[in-house]
Amino acid sequence: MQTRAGVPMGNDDLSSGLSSPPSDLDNYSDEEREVKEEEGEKDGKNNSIVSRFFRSSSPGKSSGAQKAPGKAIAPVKKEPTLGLGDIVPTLIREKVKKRENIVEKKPRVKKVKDGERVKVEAPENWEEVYEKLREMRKMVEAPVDTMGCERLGDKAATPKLRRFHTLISLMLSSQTKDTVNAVAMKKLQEQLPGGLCLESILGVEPKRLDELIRIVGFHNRKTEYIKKAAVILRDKHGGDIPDTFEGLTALPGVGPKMAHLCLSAAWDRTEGIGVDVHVHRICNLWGWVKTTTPEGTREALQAWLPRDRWREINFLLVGFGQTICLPRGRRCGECTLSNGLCRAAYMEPKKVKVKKEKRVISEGSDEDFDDDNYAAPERSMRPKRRRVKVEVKEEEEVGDEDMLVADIEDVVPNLAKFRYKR
DNA sequence: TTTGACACAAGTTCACGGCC
DNA sequence: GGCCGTGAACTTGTGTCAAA
Repeated sequence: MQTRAGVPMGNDDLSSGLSSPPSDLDNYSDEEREVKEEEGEKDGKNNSIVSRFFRSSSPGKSSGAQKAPGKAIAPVKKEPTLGLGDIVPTLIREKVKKRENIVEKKPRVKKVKDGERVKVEAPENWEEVYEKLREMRKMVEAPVDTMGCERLGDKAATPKLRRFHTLISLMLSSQTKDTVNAVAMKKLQEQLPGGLCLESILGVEPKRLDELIRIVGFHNRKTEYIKKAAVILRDKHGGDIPDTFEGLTALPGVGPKMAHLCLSAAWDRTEGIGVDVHVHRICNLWGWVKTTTPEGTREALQAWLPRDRWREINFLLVGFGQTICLPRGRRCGECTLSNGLCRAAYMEPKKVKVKKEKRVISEGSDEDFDDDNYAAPERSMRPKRRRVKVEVKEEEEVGDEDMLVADIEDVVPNLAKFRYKR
């Protein structure tokens, strides 16, 4: 286990750029609030979990957060800034615990699309798991601790510039390891004329920008997205990055996950959980949620996880997923949850026999596939590719049905689907 | 033991098909 | 025709495993 040699992981150690805890329930959506208020009415008393939760907040205003017109602004209890290293210092933890004593036990209620309601209960042992997860993360240094997107900005830069760095770093980060992302960010900061800033991005030739970020995944598309986003930032946001979820997701190349993380890191606001594959995978592995998509995981998790954990959960689980609960080759021996808190520990080592059979289901001519000599960038202009159906069969026996699904999907995502290949 | 093939990680966009 | 859900495409380094 990789530990930080005798250096206690202080708050700032893990958390620069993610320095503030989530505020209370200031950002509940109208829908959630409506449901929660209805719950109170249904109880025949204004004593629902949520009313009590809301009442627990002291009046205030969220930190500069722009609310969408018409959105109710709930009272906010401004908590002192804390770092993600220790993530919840003792004092805050005590506050959180006090609040949890009020909130826990009763299931929250969440509306689903068809108007029905489903009860979403927090997993019984989630707090125990959570605390152990925190402890493990203090002991293990993960790439996200030192090279996470929010840490790659120039610390000497102005807040506005740092926000821009955060956004660019996030845009580069998808499908790219933190370590690689860090190298690309360094190149941008060192080799762009004037350093990494909006002006330099606007001024640089796409080809040159692409060269600088070539190391990251999907650099061609990211070059395009960054250039387009820079124009939008200049024209519509006064050169700063948007401070709303909608504004961020309106930028090309920025989706829900990045938007939530960016809001947290750049604007110190938490409106949702940033769910990447680590969060999605581990939450399903633990049985915290039972979902098929990261977006589904986000909704399910937000339905029961106290809001003050929304920000750190991403950080905790990403690092945990990078170092211990690896997608392949979980290190259960190093995990303190393996003593009964995690079902993965009781799974047999993966012996998933995957049988593949390829057959052509439609095709163009082989000559069409000479990509080396093919330069047309537009997908629509490309010749029809050979599509080969790859059927994947699972031949392993595992007792628990749920475990089977989780286990296999670890190895073969999209198991039920077929994959196309050239 | 080495080598090569294959699978995976990582998030977003967009084309396409089904349904209303 | 519009909406919605599904899944391919995009890139490149790394890990795993079977075959030589």
